[in-house]
Amino acid sequence: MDNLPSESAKTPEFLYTMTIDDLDARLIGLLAAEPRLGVLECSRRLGVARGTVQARLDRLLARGVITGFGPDVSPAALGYTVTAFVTLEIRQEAGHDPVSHGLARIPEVLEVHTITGGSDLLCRVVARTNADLQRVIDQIVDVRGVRRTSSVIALDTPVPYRVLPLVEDVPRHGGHQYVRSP
Amino acid sequence: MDNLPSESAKTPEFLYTMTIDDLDARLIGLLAAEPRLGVLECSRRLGVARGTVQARLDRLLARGVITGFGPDVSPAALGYTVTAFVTLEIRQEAGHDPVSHGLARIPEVLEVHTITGGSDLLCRVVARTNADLQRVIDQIVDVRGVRRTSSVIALDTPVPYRVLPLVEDVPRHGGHQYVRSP
DNA sequence: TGGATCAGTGGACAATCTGCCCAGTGAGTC
DNA sequence: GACTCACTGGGCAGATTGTCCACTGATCCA
Repeated sequence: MDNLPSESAKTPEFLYTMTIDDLDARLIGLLAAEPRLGVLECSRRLGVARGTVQARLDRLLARGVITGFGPDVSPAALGYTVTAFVTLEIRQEAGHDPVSHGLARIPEVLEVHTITGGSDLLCRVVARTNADLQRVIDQIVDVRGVRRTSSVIALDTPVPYRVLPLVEDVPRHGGHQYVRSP
Repeated sequence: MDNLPSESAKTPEFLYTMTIDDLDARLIGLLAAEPRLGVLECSRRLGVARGTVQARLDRLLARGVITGFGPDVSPAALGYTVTAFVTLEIRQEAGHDPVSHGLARIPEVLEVHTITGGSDLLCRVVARTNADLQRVIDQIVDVRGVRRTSSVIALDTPVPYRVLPLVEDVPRHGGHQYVRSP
């Protein structure tokens, strides 16, 4: 039994887990705009039945499109006003894992990616001041397996992290699907 | 019962807007773990009165520590499985602003920072495939004022974006405050 | 020292929302 | 044509919310 009926009719198989329609997008947009809204209120605003909204939400959560409603905490409001991106070179013998592990133990390290290119890891860190950033970087360098680091400081953030434009784009263009005409 | 006796006593003026105490941290942690929890349930779990939780939440929101409860959308679940970091060099004459503006119009650009170092801007972008990434980068290059770009692809994300460790760290160490003994 | 201020408690209220159930309709599938 | 599925509109009991209140302790200040 396939639980995605008429939708799967129009939607190519390989996309069906990763596509949302206009109503989904509007729902996400609405929740993004007024996060503490209840299901009932959403249904009113969207002009659909409550059950529909409830079902849509459940599905979005089940599919992993919406991963949660965690409180968005601003590091800046906690005094961590300095953001920096630190790229690391590591000793390859050790592998990425132990290093990532070590980095994860530093609270100021908010995010770690392994990357292509000249470096091995890219992480986003915050600190209270530039001087404090030095302390954090020192901690990073102290992680076993880290050979050297290179940092750039984020001076400003003209576009803060956002996903909405993407969400609104998907149902319209099917997320630009897979290349049709190269 | 003195739950939070000396808070304002010990906390230096300049920090009080950016400091949270243990209860705040536990509240944020709780909400992060089970986002859809109500105020009442939180108060039960934390062992405090409902009014207290309500007041704390209001204050955290008012101070901007918690900026919202937006639904966390996973670009990957929408089919955008490729993440890349693109650094841009821009034509200085134009200034950052118009470029940021242009970038903001591209849905796949999730985040833009102005940075120190050899480049001018750093942005996080997503795409559906590596080929699709090329399309996005082309759009970026097309933005007026962009001179050249350089991209690295995120292969893996051993530490996804998180703030909790930071939140839990603040009340314990006062966020390492301002440098005491240099 | 006394008064003011503030955070927290415990209780109460009406209004609202939630989770869950149901039967019916229309659209698309096999 | 039979079937499946999303959606609708409704109903229900139970829980939660927003908002009051009076009272307690602790801190701050003149």
